[in-house]
This record gives sequence, structure tokens and C-alpha cells, in this order.
Amino acid sequence: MKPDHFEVTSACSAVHHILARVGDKWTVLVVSYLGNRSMRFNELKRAINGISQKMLTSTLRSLERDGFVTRTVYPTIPPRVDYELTDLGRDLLVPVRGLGDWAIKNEQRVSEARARFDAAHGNAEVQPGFADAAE
Amino acid sequence: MKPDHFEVTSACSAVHHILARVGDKWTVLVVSYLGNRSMRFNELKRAINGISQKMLTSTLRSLERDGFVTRTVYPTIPPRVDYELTDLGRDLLVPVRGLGDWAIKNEQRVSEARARFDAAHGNAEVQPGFADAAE
DNA sequence: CTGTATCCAGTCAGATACTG
DNA sequence: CAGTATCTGACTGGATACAG
Repeated sequence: MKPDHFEVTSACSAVHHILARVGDKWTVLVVSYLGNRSMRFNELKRAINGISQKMLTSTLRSLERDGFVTRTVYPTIPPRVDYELTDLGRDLLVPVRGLGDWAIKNEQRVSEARARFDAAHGNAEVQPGFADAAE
Repeated sequence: MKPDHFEVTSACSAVHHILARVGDKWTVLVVSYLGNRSMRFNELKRAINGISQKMLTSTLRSLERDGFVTRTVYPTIPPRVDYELTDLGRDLLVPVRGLGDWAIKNEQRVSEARARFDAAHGNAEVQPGFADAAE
């Protein structure tokens, strides 16, 4: 993690850390799947069709380091590793889902705002993945 | 944002969009300052000591595009531009603060988990104070 | 199966210079 | 004052190869 160039309070950096983790490309997806039940590495990888091994590993490691998931290794042949949300991880899911619900409820308002902005600025270019709800 | 390799619902992409915006390095800081009152460009820049002009501009533009802030230009000499949160922006502040409160409340638990993880993995570059009492 | 190591292309953020 | 343009180093994420 990069050091901040400016003075930050510990509350501020705590907030920023959580926000950055949650805003991460794969974190929420991983945590959401794990919110239902514990899963194995490749099971997770197949579920999140599109994540690379590297990214899944590093996402899982970060989550483990911050105490959001546990990693349980069964030294069998072939090896088996289970990932599961901790209490802290399940706890985190609450405010994250709050934000998620907000996003779903306000999706329309945001895409309308974007359509308005783009029209006003003559930019007809559409960002993939989020412009389909515009109307 | 890149096109998704996997099937996504529009709800999923809406959530991801909001999460990515909020997880952005400067967004929350800017929105927080604007949560108190409207501010001018350089005022904001001085307040967030460390942000570059470029990043402030692009953060503000994204926020404006998504309908979270308004940009008001007074064609005076010297020019003056006020930024202010919209209703949508103030609305967004609610779940974001929920997550922020969570981060502050659970800061200790997260840093304890990190200390534990780093200790277990031989990375001794952690802050002294509350060492692991477990085991 | 579950990773680690390496390489590489694309993107991001900061510094700097310039404009209205 | 409030930006825009450009260059560049740093970081990110993906693909591939390899190891326990």
C-alpha cells in the first residue's frame, strides 16, 4: 500500500482502506459468493468466470490478511483449500449490501444523469457495461 | 471500464460502477468536503492537500457526469467555479457514511487481523503495541 | 488442485507547461 | 482562477509456465 503524501488521521486511512478494498475489481464478487457458503479455490474461479488465477489468489490473500476470510488447507492428495467468510467478513457484507442496494435503486438516476451530461457535451461515446439502462 | 468477460446483470454492473467510483482514491474525500458546503476549485484543491490539479478535475468531472455534483461557472474576471452536491450526491453520502462508520468502528479488528497475518507469515514490518495474544 | 514466478500490455496518477 | 495538453514512471491485471 502506498504511503499518503498528506497527513491523514487514522480514521481517514481506515475508511480509505476499506473503500479501496471494496472498490477493488473482484473483491465484492468474491465476498458475495462466499456470503452464501464456503467455497474451494477452483470452485470460486469457475463461478467468477473471467477472473485470472493470479487475481483470485491476490484478492483472497488481501481478504485473508484483513481478516475477512479464512483459508483452510486440507493436506490431501489432491490438495484442497476452503475459503470462508469470517464474522468480520459477514459483518462487512451489511454496509456493502447497503451500498449495493443504493446502487440498484438509483441506477436509473445515474444513467439519466450521464445521458444528460454526454448530450450536453456532445460526447456520443458510450461506456460499455453501463449505458444499456439509459432511456 | 473494460467490457466484462462474463455474463453480468445490469444490477451487477450498476453496483460495480458505484463501488469503483467510491473506491476511487479521491472521490470520497471530495464528496465529503462538498457534503458540508459548496466549494470552489482551488478551495477544494487546498483542502485536499496532495491532490493534483489533473486528478481533482477528472474526479469532479466524473462526479458531475454521474449527477453527483453540479458545476456552476461565474463568467467573471477572474473566473469562478462552484461545485456543489446534488440531491443524488447527498443521497449517496448516506450509504457511503454507513460504510465509513463501519470502517471506523472495525478499524481495530482489521488491524489486529493484519498484525496476526503478518506475524504468521514472517513479515515483521508491523507496528508495535498490540501484539498477538493468541496461541 | 492450488498455488508462485515472470513477462508484458494497458491504464493511472503526478509533474510540468501552457491557455483563456 | 480554472482548467487543458502532454510526457512518463508506477502500478494493474492477464497470460503463461512451472512447482508442491
